[in-house]
Amino acid sequence: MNMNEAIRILKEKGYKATGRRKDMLEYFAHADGYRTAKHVLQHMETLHEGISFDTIYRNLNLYDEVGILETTDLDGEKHFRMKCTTSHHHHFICRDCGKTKDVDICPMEEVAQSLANYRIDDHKFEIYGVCPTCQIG
Amino acid sequence: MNMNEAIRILKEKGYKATGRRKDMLEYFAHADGYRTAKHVLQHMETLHEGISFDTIYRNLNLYDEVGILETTDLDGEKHFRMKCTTSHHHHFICRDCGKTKDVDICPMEEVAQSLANYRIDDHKFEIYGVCPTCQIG
DNA sequence: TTTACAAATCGTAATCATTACGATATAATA
DNA sequence: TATTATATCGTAATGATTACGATTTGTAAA
Repeated sequence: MNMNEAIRILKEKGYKATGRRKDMLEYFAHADGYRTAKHVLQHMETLHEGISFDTIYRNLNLYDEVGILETTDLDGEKHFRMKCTTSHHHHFICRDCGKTKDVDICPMEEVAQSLANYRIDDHKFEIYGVCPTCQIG
Repeated sequence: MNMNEAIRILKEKGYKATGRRKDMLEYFAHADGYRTAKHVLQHMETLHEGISFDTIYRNLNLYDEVGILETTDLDGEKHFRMKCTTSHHHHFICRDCGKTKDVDICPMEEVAQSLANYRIDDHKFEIYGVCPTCQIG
């Protein structure tokens, strides 16, 4: 998802596109991977001195609710990234830089068949490791 | 894994098999699914009045380190279960009761091929929903 | 069985991520 | 530009987890 798409969603749902919100979106638009609240805060502090924790967390949760961001629990911390709007897929996640690589393989159809009578609401398939770039450094 | 196996591992690594530790292991041996530190504490308080948070968390982390328990981040909280020692598989996890059902399908071989040059350390494949038993209640 | 000591536990405080809230400021629009 | 609902600030509260000095307890050797 890009900036314009995200701002459109916000306005569509009656939320204001404030300067801080746009800056947060811009951060994620360029991140290309998962980021924590702390990452976002550190970046936002360089743009808006004295910005509140509340603003960061409130907006992260808002973005998650309206489908602008997607989230995953990693090392006891929530991580956020721009929502993928292309076809269903999963991610390799680099433990060093948080960047992701798409993984198109997903066995959920087969799995669902083996879980008759179970109500399936969601699933997570994540691969963890170190990306080629971080292996060099 | 069963009690005896777990106790064997503890002693093998030079840790003491105390009464509290055995009771924690017994709890997990009968749990058949994921449990949080709070669950464990609530159970242990019925057996040992005034048991410390420290004891619960220290031992949970110890069990994780030595491979007696496996752990997953869920809803911002660590969840623990007895380590599966049978062949490689994944889990359906019931959001209500925490119990799991084995899922034997895993596409990691294929996935690894599509990630040449990426160092793969680990992966997680979890299916979330409600088990047949909890759907009735 | 007793002794000795490393390891385990207790009691409690500290830390870290996250959420909450009243007061104030601001974006949207009329 | 005036209005008003929404967003933000400043800060306190919460909840999970970790930390640590003092005390107790398994374990194994004497």
